[in-house]
Parts: sequence; structure tokens; C-alpha cells
Amino acid sequence: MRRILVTSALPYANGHIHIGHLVEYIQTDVWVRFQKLRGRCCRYFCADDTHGTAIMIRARQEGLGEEELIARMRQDHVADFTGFQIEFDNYGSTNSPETRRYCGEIWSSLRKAGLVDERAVTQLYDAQAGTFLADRFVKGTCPKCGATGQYGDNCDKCGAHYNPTDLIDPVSTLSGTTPEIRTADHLFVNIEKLHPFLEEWTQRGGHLQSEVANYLAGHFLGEPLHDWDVSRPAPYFGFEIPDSPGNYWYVWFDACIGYMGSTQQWCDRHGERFEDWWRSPDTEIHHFIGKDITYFHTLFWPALLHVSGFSLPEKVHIHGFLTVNGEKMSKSKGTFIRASTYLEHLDPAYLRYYYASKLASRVDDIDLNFDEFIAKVNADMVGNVVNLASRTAKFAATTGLATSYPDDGGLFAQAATDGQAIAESYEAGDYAKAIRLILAAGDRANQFVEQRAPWNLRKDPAKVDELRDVCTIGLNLFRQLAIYLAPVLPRLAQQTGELFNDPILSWDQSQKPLLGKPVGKFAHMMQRIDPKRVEAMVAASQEPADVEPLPESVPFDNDAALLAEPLTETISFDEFARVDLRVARVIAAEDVHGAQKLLRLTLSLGGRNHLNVFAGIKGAYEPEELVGRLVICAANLAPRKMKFGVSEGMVVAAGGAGEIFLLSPDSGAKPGQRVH
RNA sequence: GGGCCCGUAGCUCAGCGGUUAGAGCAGGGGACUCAUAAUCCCUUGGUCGUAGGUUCGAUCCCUACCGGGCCUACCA
Repeated sequence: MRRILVTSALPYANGHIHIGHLVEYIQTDVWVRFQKLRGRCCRYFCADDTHGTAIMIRARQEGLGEEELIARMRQDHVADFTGFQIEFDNYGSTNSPETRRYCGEIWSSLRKAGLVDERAVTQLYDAQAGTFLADRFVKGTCPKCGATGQYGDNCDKCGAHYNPTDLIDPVSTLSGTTPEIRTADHLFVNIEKLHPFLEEWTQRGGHLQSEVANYLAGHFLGEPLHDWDVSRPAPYFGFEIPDSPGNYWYVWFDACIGYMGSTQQWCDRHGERFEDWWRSPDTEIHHFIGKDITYFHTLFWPALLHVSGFSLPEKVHIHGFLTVNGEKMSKSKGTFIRASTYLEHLDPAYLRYYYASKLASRVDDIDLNFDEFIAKVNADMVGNVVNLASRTAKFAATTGLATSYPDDGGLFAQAATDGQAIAESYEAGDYAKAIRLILAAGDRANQFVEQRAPWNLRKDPAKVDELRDVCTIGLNLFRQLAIYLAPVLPRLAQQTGELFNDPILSWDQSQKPLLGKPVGKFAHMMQRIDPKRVEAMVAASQEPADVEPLPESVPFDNDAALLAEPLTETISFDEFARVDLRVARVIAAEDVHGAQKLLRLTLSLGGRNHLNVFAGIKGAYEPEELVGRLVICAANLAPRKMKFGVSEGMVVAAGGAGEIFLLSPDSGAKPGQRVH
């Protein structure tokens, strides 16, 4: 009996599930449901990834214990998955005795194999927070280019890489204090010793998509693999390493092992043997992951499994990222949509279908374009597939299905044959192709109904048999589609089962027509998407419930000024470029007698190029304090004749009545330079 | 700097060493009225990123370039 063990990457307990995560869980769930529908012995395991510094910090911020934090987040995660009809056989946690047990087992294998080295690592340490600082918790000045506010590993500005200990003026983002440099012993896995094995495993046997294999060959395997630092000194939320007190396994060490912990929990509940799933040649292991964690799942994880004598993955299925309307998800644009927010507004079937229609077995990113999302679901699912039942079920309610299958010109047989290609596409992860084939069958079925026009047949009592036959065909063709779509749309399959009082449990049901059954009362199986619901969902996402606390060094500003004077309409770059802003030096300033708000300024653009400008800044600035300073002026304004003379430009300032702040360039700017 | 992937109709994508390169959506015209303004028929639309090369023949293979995306473990 072929057994299949499937996993999705473990979501981190530091955040909520969003529509980007769902690409993976939907992709995996479809595959698992497909396997189960085909009669395979397939089990789907996942868990929360709960360890690490980020969890410690967050727990501290929220005034919770780590255990409490992860317990809460787990509840939310499970609720989100349930809402999207993602059906795990077990959903565990890395913070479980089962996971700890397998960490220990694998660890001792690594020790026995002589792959563990120990050496000192120097890191920044936050004495106030009492913790070593990961790169992203340190900010400072780039040692190469002097840019400020850079993280501990590399510089945004010049791209330099460095150690956090090289940062100039480092500051801990946890406490705002200056970290000290401390040294601690870390444990390393000498993965280079497994280089030949990894070369072989990644490049042969079809375990990886070809582009991934190429990527690894070109990127990591062409030279010695670096040791993997798998320990963190206390305090750390995780498992203490049994033979190295005071040190904890790094979160990425136990993350993948969480797959095993979850499996063990399921085994315990069902009286199964763990060995049958992780140490048996009869079991295929399939991991579904995002491309961001390729490294861990295609090099370290196989290495750990190999050393410990566990089965290696048959295949690691790697997908790309989600973009929304062609861009990265954005909180300010409302496209960073949480699973729970989606569920408040829309049917999960829409997203399951849309993702399925986009997914192929490639690492490409997929885009959720809302216009396309609405059009696709409405046209394909409601207009094509569900419509088939909608337009025939009513006529068949009195007659039921015929007792022998009528001549349909080979439509049912063709769709039954197509089932092979559809199944192969699902199996290969090319859901987009499966969907194309299914929709093509739906098109043929709609054409058939159109030609035989049951709405005309029912007008003639003599044609009641023909009417029943046409509906029998139409409904059976629909049912085939529902079976093929069952992995993607479990609820549609269930509703279809109820319509005919014959539950859909197996792929094989698509190969034989259903006959002689009564047809239940038809109820809409899927509502069209109202674009307003999508808008509402985006609007609801625009105010992020997940407010990221800003580092203490950056003050929080309220939006009073923006509200007082809202943004004006968008302009093109060309329109902006028409305004010629220049650096200018104030070389003379005087009060304008008789004017309430005006000062008269003489601006120099360098050389003998002077502008005479009347500026409405009287009261905010004394004339004498302006002389000599640099300002920004709009230099190509048409001269304007005023009561007191001609003004040849404007000085740029922020604020309004009562508060005026002139803009000035940073030191070094020269009069006459254009502001771009 | 290096690597991987991609560039086919307005949009999303199939395809592929060999007749005249396809589908869905969008656009245009018509039909129907059973169905959730669904469905059906007809139709507009592409120098298959550019330039070379291999070949009897290239959208497909090779090379370079251009454009886009992603990755880059103290960089190779």
C-alpha cells in the first residue's frame, strides 16, 4: 500500500495567517484531498513553529508568557485554516514533547557521526534585555558608507555586508541601549562532510524542480558548504540541548523536526507506528514550502534525515510568493489581507479556486488581481460549472435520473477519459492545467444543453422522456466536474453529493454515470462575487490591526497636519518637473512697510543672478536672521506684480497661519542647484 | 559582482524542431430566455523581447544583448 506523508511549512507563531500563506496551505490541501480521493493512504501534518527570539520579544511586549502567547496564536491559526477548509490530519506544535524527542534523537545521531563542532562566536549583547541580539535587532551606522539606521547584517544604502559587531554606534532595538560585545560558545553542524550526499540527492532522482536543483548547484554546491550554527545561548525560548547545558537549539533546527512531532501525535492517537511513516520505503514524504526557505529544506533537512537514518523526501514542492494587483502585499493599500478578514467578507471557495487556477509546478510568483479574481470565479465557477446544475436540476426534480444512460454523443465518455489527464495534472502539481481541462468539459456540457433546449422540451408532455434524458446527461456531466473539482472545492462536492443523495467519496465515481436516482431540490451552490465585498475587505484591511510598534528612537507623529490639509490630486512626474525649485541664498531681507505679512527678500542663485521675492513670513522670521541662510525657491514662477513691487519667485515653507518653517537644504548645497 | 527563472493577442496564460501559433477573459456583432444579467454562435486582435547562429525548416535548440522577477550562507 502506497503511503504518502505530506507537510506544509510550519507557520510562525509570531503572526497571523494571511492570504500569502494561504497559497501554500491551499496548494497542499488540494494535493492531499486529491490523493485521498484517489484512494491513497495520505496524511497531512503541520504545526505551529513556536521557538526563537522573536517569540520571546513579542511575549515580553504583550506581557505574556511565551507558552501563553503561542497557545493563543495557535488557536487563531487553527481557526483560519478551518475557515479555509484546510484539513490537517494533525496540527501540532514545535513546542511539544514529541518534537523535543526527535530533536534529541537527531542530535545524538549528529554527535555520533562526528558532525558537531563547538567554537566561540562573538555577538552583540543587550545587557538590559538580557539577551544576545540577532542581526535584525541591532541598528547602527554602516562601517563602509556611514549610512545611519542600518541593520546588523548589511547596509541598505551601499549593500555592504558586515558583522553586527562592526556597526558604528550600535543600538539595540529592544531596549535602546548600546549593546556590549560578548562571546559565547556555539555548536555547529559540519554539513560539508555531507556534500557528496547532498550533491547526489539534489541533482538526481527528481526530488526538486529543475530550477531549484540548478539554483542549488550554482549557488551552494559549487563550493564547500558552511557550517550551520544550530545553537543559541540562554536565554532563548526553545529546547535546551541535553549535552550542552545553557545552550538551546536554534529555531530552524527544530522547525522541520516539528513535522515528525506532529506525525508522532497522530500516530499516538491512531495506534500507528511512527517507523511506518518516517523510516519506511513504502512511504513517500512530500514537503510543500515557499521559495524563501528552500535552503533549509533542500540542504539542512535532507542532511539531518540522512545522518539519522530517516526517509528522505520524495519531493520538495516549492512555490513562489503572492503579489496582489501586481505588487507586494501592502498594509497601507489594504492588500495585506489576513485570513480572518477575508473570511468575514468572502467565501473561501473563491480563493481556493483562484489559486488553483493559477498554480503550476513552478517556483513563479502568482498574482492575485482582484478584477481577474472576480471575473474568473464568476465566469468559470458560477457561469460555467454551477450553471450546468442550475439550468437542469429543476426539470429533473420530478422525473429523477433516467435508469439507463442516454446517448450523449460521447460527452460523458470523453470527460471520463479526460479524468486521466486531469489526475496527472493534479499529481504533478499543475492545477492550472487540471482546471483548464475541467472547464473545457464544462463548455462542452453547456453546448449540449443549449442544443437540446430542455426548456422547450418541457412544454410538450409527449417529450417528457427526452426531457428526463437531457437532464440526466446534463446533471451527470455536471457531477463529473464536481468530482474533478472536489480537491479544490470540497463544499461543492458535498453539495453535489446531497443533490443526488450520493456522496462524492472517490475519483472513480467520475467514470460511471449516476442513474435511477431522484434529484433533490436545487439550491445555489456558489454565489457570484459582488465586487463591493472585495472593496469592503480591502478597506477593512487598510487599518492594520497588527500595529507594528515603532522603535523608540523614531517618534510617533499624529496625523493632525495631514487631516487639516489633505493630499491633493495626483500629478504626473512631468507636471512636477515643470516646477523649477532651486537652492538660493538670502543676501538681503527687509521689512515691507505697510504690509501685514510680507518680507522682501533678495535671493542669489549664484553669480549675479538675483531674484526679488516677497515672502509671507513676517512675524515668523526676523529679517536679519535670514540674511546669509540657504532656502529653496520656486524660480520659474511668472513674475507677479504686487502692491509693493514685483515678486519673481516664491520661497518654500511648511505650515500655515501662525507656524511657518522655511525649508533649507542640508549643508553643502550650493545656490543655483536644482531640487529634483 | 554572481546565480536562477521569465519575456507568446489589451489582460492571464497554453503550446512547441515541421501545415495557416492557441484558450479563457476583455472588445465588436448576433441568438436564446432554462439558469445566479448565466448560456450559445460568429468575430476583431500576435513581425511568439531584439540580433545573430545551428537546421531542409526555429516561437521552440545555441550565443549575445535588452527588459522584468527572485535569490545571494561574512562575496564565491
